Amino acid sequence: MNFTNFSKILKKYPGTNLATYIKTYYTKLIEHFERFYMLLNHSQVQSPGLRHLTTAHLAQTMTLLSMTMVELRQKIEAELATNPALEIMDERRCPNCNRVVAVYGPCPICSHPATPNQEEPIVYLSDRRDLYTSSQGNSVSVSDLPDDNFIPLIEDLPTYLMRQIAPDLASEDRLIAAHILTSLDDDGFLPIPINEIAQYHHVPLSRVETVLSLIQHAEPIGVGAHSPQEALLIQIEVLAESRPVPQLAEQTIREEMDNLSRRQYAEMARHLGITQLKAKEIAQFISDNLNPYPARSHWGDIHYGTGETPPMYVQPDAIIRLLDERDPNSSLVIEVLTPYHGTLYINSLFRQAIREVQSDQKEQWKADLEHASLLIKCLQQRNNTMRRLMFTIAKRQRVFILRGDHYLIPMTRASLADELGVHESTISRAVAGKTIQVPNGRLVPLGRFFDRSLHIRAALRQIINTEQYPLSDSQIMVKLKEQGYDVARRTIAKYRSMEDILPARLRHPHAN
DNA sequence: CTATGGCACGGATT
DNA sequence: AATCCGTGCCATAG
Repeated sequence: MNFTNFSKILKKYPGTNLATYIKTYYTKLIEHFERFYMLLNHSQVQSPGLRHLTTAHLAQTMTLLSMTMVELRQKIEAELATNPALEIMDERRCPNCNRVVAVYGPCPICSHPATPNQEEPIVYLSDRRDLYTSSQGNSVSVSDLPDDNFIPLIEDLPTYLMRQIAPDLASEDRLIAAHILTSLDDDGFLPIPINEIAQYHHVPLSRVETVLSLIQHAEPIGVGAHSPQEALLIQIEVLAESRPVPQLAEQTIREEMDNLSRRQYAEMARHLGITQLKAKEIAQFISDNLNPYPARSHWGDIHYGTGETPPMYVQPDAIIRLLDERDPNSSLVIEVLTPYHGTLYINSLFRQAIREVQSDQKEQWKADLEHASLLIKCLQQRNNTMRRLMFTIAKRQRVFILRGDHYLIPMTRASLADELGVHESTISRAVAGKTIQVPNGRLVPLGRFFDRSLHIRAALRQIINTEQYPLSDSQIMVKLKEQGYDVARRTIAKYRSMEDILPARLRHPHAN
């Protein structure tokens, strides 16, 4: 189907039945352009004709693609403020059938996305409305929502936590929660005893405990603990609900915290009555899956400014979860986040009014209208590219997403571009400066998926963490060869320094 | 003599 | 065209 051909035919055969037929068909197409466009986008086929529709279109899509969530939101806010043709509506549409649906996830009308299949991740756009949903799954009525259409993308820790726990919080407990949240230190720990808070508010200790427990189980899990140890215990309790954890892990944290943080594995092993190797494995598990300073890096320790500015938490661009958290074989669910609620539209009143407007202003109105529809199209294009990108990445790197660094399959932006049928620079832009959240709660920069050596470095870390005595680089080289990683000795030295691992000679002051 | 880090080169990637 | 990355060579430290 080609637009330019239609107009050629029209010119050549004016007045023929064929031409009138085409003309009506053509205008109909234009009327339904947005829907048509979506369908084209949705099918895996590329549509070069549309992509090159206008250079402005292409350029703007590229710009939107390389924007971070924060920039994108600023852009849309600015457009909404200045362009009367543009309107944001608090409703969501199924990306497949384009009908307004109540919830994201499978569409109740066309049941898109189709029945989950382990190999095919489910991808959908999300405006993160479920942040306002309580953990019991009770939706909060719309009146409880901030009337702003924009989601806070950067906020400080107390606000971030308050927003999460608000639905589960009895209103008379709000003050207590606020007291706790504002008392948190920079690492997210609660430096004051809870009976102090109970006394201050004249309430029984148990009520403060309930509120605190709510906070501790919110993201990042473990904030509001009194110590790194307590934070780890909370995390492991939560983790154990969804997947198996090593038997002694909890006991290790409870009893051997000192040795754990000082990496005194020999000591640790003796106390627990296990081999040193086993002790190292447990320590490895803990460092891979838990975080003693939950406020620092769970959400990415992106500090804005230096010095005294409090740490801020930035939302990832996409969140990946398992469809069924208990079943590691279930399919991945990817929410590609948008920085605003609802859908952008051309204001229908504006569209009607434009016919009646005075001629001298008409040009301006028309320009606004075109500008707005261009923005909407470009935004759809951007979201679509992001969706397809995340789909492909998640499909290829499923094991990495679930199990961590060891399992990264090296890939290049170029190969991905080839598979998606887009230009390499498109991928580069889409990847730059974006992060996603993987099921264990870590933030992963999208660029890491294109790290050529991450998996080898993970293997290197493991070798060194479980070594019986300090191994030299050459010895490590042999071990890596056994695992199928063929790298030069010099390269191992480089990886070591990348991972901040000291040279063998300086590693253990007194090896056993 | 061995282990490791600095420099630089060339090929791949963006 | 610019940048990144793995690797070889060589100097140096132990």
